[in-house]
Amino acid sequence: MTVMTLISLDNQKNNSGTVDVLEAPNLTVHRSQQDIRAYNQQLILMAAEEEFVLQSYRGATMQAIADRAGLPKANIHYYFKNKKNLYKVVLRSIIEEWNNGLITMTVDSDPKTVIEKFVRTKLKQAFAHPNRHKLFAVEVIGGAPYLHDFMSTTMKEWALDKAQVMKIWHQQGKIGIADPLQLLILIWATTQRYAEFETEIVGLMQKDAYDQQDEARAADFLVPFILRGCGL
Amino acid sequence: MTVMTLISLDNQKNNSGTVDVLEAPNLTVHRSQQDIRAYNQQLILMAAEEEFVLQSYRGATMQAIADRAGLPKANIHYYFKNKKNLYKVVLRSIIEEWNNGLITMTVDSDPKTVIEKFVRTKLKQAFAHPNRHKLFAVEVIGGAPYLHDFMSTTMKEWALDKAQVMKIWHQQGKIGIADPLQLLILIWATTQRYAEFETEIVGLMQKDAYDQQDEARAADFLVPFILRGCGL
DNA sequence: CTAAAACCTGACTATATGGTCAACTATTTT
DNA sequence: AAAATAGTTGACCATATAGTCAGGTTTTAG
Repeated sequence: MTVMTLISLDNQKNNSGTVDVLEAPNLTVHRSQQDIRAYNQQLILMAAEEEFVLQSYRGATMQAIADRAGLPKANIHYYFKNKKNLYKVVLRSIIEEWNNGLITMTVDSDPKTVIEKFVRTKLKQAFAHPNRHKLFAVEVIGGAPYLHDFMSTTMKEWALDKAQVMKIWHQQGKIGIADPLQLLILIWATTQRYAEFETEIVGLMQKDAYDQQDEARAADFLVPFILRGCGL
Repeated sequence: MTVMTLISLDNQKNNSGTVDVLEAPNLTVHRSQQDIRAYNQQLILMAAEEEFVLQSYRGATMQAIADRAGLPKANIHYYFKNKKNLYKVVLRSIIEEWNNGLITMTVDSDPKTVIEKFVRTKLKQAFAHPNRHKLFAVEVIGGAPYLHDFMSTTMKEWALDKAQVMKIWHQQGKIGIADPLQLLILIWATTQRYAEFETEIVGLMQKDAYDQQDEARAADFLVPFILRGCGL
């Protein structure tokens, strides 16, 4: 939750217990319906993401999501037909982000440059959206019931394509990795870990949350380590 | 599920629908109560582990666990007072296994030997008990509500102690890693990944399940990669 | 062989939760 | 300004599920 100021609406007839309402960008008394829609949906999605991560699909209740969003439960159903649908929409944002992390990698690319960029991009995403990575992880661990389609098409094609490129790099003697799939797995594992295991890592670092430099620290360790591992 | 033969009990008065009962080690008509206890508890724990991984705590129902174990639901409650308790017992087996993976590492140890052994031990565990690793991961991702104590005491002490040893190695010029905590995180991430993301990895490998050689393949990739990363 | 203890289980209950809806208020359109 | 459309919400319902329990059967101890 990052938003908003507390203001009270000019609404004498408000018969509910609460008069004060959490407000967002648009601060006029009359909010356009477009703004309301966009704002409330955003509010709900953020709350849902948090609850789904914390409690997992079944454990997250519509009531808890509503409470976190500061809206009545029925309102959640108004915007997102049902729980399953809400969950799917949340998952969609994960896939979108995944697509943003795609790097271009061809046989002619410089391995060192590409791998470094890949690691840094993934790290940046991990620190920027830990919850999404957690949710993705829980989903995969549980057998990926909702992501199966994405994983067995888009993602798989991308991974196998990149593995093919790296295999050729290896044949050309540009890289010391014979089994590129294992390298992909390693890079995903090491970068995403900082998001997924935030609780554990932060605890080991003797603090309550990542600070501004932790992403850089991770990068400073990971990038040279992985390049060395690749013989670069 | 790995167990058992199908036999029928000498029990004329059996008034339930099923007469055949899944049987284990003890194959006499009269089973000692000790055997019954041990066997049923084992049966339930295996079923619970599976369900908790697949459905997460809230999603796993006592009925589903009972069905998977082939026992009536009330029987689950007979052996494990309630769901929370059953879950805790399952988690305990995870901690036990974690303790088994502890390697000894002192300032006088040979870094190369120790690190290789550590990686291989963790990999072996990951492939031997993927479900336990998945459960552990889901727990940590969700904020480790039940493992918090373990993580902030036993585990933390162990990790910080080992990090201290590696720091001294670094000062002695024996290892090219200045921030050992990051190395620990990396080793955990890369080894456990094969268990946690089984679904994804198996899919990328174009098969339905790991085969006998996959653990070796992972080790053949990871061990030299990590040693190279450490400058060893 | 009998009494006690352990094990088994169908039937039941209380509660939590996803989802609905009708009546309302606020905004937009004409 | 009034009709139409969109947003809001308390109250309600059906169902799923954790947990209970009484009365049974089987095993063990004496």
